[in-house]
Amino acid sequence: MPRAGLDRAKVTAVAAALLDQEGADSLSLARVADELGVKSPSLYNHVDGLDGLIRSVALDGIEELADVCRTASMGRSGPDAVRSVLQAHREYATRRPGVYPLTQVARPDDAEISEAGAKVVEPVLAVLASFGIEGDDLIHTARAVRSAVHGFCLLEATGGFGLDQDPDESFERLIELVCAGLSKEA
Amino acid sequence: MPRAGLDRAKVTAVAAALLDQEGADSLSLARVADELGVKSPSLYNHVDGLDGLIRSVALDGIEELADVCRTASMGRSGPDAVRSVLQAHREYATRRPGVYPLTQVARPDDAEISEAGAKVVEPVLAVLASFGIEGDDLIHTARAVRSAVHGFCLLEATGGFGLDQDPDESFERLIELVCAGLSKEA
DNA sequence: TGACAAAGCTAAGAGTATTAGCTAAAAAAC
DNA sequence: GTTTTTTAGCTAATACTCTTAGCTTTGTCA
Repeated sequence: MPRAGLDRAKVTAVAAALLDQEGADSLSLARVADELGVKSPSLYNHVDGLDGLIRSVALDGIEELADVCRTASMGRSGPDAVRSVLQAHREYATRRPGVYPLTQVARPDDAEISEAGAKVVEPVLAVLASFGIEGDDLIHTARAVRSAVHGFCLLEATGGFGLDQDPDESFERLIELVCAGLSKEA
Repeated sequence: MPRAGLDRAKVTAVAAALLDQEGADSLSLARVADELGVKSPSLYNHVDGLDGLIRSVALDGIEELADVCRTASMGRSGPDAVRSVLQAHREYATRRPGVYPLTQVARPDDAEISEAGAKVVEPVLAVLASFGIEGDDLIHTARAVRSAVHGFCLLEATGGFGLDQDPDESFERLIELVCAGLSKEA
């Protein structure tokens, strides 16, 4: 009975990879355990059941997304910053198509998730502030911008853009639309 | 052994109501059957398993959403039409929070679903055309606008707007942002 | 070296979807 | 109105899922 040497990070990583490669329907404890050469009850030593596993994948994803967006916003302002943050956001979503949707569902009663989620919003707030937007305007406008980029990423991931026009060009148009709206507001 | 008098429409309606009231995790054939006073294998006489049931809910939802948006666009143009269609879209999403997400996942190999999905996009295309946008621009801009409203509806439905600012005001801001971008493009 | 904590196991229970085959009810045909 | 046929709903069974309980062995720490 040799030991597999698992921990929460490894289990979570395998689950995330499975999500990205085969979609949400393919995620199961049985499948993850199999991938790790272990029986599914053993996973309970590292993760709190299927729900706990999904939460763990979500948390890691949120933290990585926040990191990516924060980095993209550094040293930039105005339309240049908008483009950079939005592109970084989309790049993450396409790189991790299975994990990404989990990063955008709020869990108000989960402090750790909420805190990490706030860090995703911070770069957006900073960028909008560089347009001179503040107060309640800042919140409302941030919601609008987040909606736009999130909606795009999801529609792209689920094949919502049926036609064969280049999605890159569409995203460029989205950035321009957002920037036009922001400069008019500011 | 009295007969329950089910048909596809009734089964689908119960499933949709269950989705709206208790969320996606609560949907199961067992639960729907119970709600209808029937055993779950009986549902196979009306619906092609769980996948078929979900598809049926999605199709009905897409058709209703298309209807709502088409009606909202009638006899309007410009920013007035944008507001009307986007509000109608959001109103549907909040009225049917469980069904709505299903209306936005593409199934390229399902002709009936694809055809119905195209009818949802039509009003958006018509509205954008009233701004003088056409050709490839029309496609790219429609994707951007759809992304914005879809993202907003999903974030709102999943509690993504943590703070207590009024979502109505945020949506108003989104409409203004879209209109500003459109008038600049046109 | 000995005690203990923890990782993995097997076994079992409750829940799911699904198929096969039966029975009775409704509809259709005569 | 009677007979035939179709079909709606049933039971039984299979194969999966997550999850808990309890055991065994491994690895660690005193």
